[in-house]
Amino acid sequence: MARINGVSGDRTSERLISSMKQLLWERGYSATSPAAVQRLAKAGQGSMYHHFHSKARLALAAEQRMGEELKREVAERFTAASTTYEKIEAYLAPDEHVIRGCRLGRLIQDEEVAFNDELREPIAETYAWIQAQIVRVLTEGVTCGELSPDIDVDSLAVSILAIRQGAHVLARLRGSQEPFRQAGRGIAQLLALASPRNDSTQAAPASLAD
Amino acid sequence: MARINGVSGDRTSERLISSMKQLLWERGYSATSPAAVQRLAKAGQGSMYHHFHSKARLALAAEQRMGEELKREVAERFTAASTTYEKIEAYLAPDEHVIRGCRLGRLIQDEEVAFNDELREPIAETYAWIQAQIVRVLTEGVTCGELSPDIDVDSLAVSILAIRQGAHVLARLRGSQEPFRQAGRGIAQLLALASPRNDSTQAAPASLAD
DNA sequence: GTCTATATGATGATAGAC
DNA sequence: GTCTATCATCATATAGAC
Repeated sequence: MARINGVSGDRTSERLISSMKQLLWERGYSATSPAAVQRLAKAGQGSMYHHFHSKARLALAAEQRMGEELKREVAERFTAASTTYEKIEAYLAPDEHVIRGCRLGRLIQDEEVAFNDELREPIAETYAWIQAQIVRVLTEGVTCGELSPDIDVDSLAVSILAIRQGAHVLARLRGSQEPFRQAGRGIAQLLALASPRNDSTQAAPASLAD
Repeated sequence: MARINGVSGDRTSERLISSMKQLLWERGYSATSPAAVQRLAKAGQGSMYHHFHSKARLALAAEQRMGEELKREVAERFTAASTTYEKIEAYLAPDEHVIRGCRLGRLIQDEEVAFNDELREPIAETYAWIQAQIVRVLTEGVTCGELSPDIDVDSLAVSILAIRQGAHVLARLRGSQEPFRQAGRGIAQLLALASPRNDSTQAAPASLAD
């Protein structure tokens, strides 16, 4: 398969999508110009506007690809781990890309994306899917007796989703994967206390246990 | 005090800083044009470049203000609450602004900010300060017997910092404060288990307890 | 499918009058 | 301190030849 600038694909439209994906991750939507995408894809102006009606349509195609890729990566992390604890640890583990920030989460900060239903939708759909997967993993953990049945898995799933999202921001700010490792350790030590073995017979403090 | 467009301050330089603050929060750095700041501040082009050498210098002044404000708000949340649990709950509680995203965290996604030491510094300094405050609160919680001495407060602090950061992204994505409330509940229920009263005599699972 | 030419407006300033 | 004029460059296309 042909490879230009690290962007693979023989067809021009594929190279345009790959290039847009890369630039959306690096710069976001507003800051990515059609000219920059064309340069990276080695495609002309006319070529881009032949395959895609507008910058927005090309970005939409790129977002859909990024969503699919992100879901596949998350699914792989969950299936590769065996216990509930390990699955959550795997979900929160950093990779070499986290310093760049989250490829999808960063886009929602962009006003042009946030206020455009078409451009916001693939992001919302992907996060909803990931959140549902975390809920599924935690629910299985309760079923298998790895987590206490008292745990509210829905709110815990949002916490875990938020931690990974927030860790991306901190990692980019510090230029280091360390915030990921710390945030992962921080939640993991609490999760260990949520094992049925650690259950207290006493009620939790009223102000927090709901 | 004079008030123009909700931007207070009699002096032109103050109105410019307030306007830049507002636009940085709404649009980020790259997407905020000097012309937009001038319009909002009711100041002319020459006026802006008289008070500030460049867009970057004005943005730097605005960032420093935002950092001070954010630190003051966090400090108020911590001092207004009494127990450790309540302080953490207060830190994670949403306000009417969270749907817009985090005023400082959003800026680090901007390449012009991330790769400019001057523009990145006030953000890094503010986050470091907030993280240190969370560590202090948690450490006091251990000292007062509200948290188990086994808790690693440093990593837990990063988790809590990341949760608030990530919840901002989810809140903006959904257009709702709900992710904040869910993420807060999710971590609060685990924190309740970290009370010494809930300590198990058994060791936690080796894979997570470190 | 790809190319070049052209269009319209915004960007981020600088210069110098008042 | 504030104003207007000017400038080179970029953004996001459209039109029509090849």
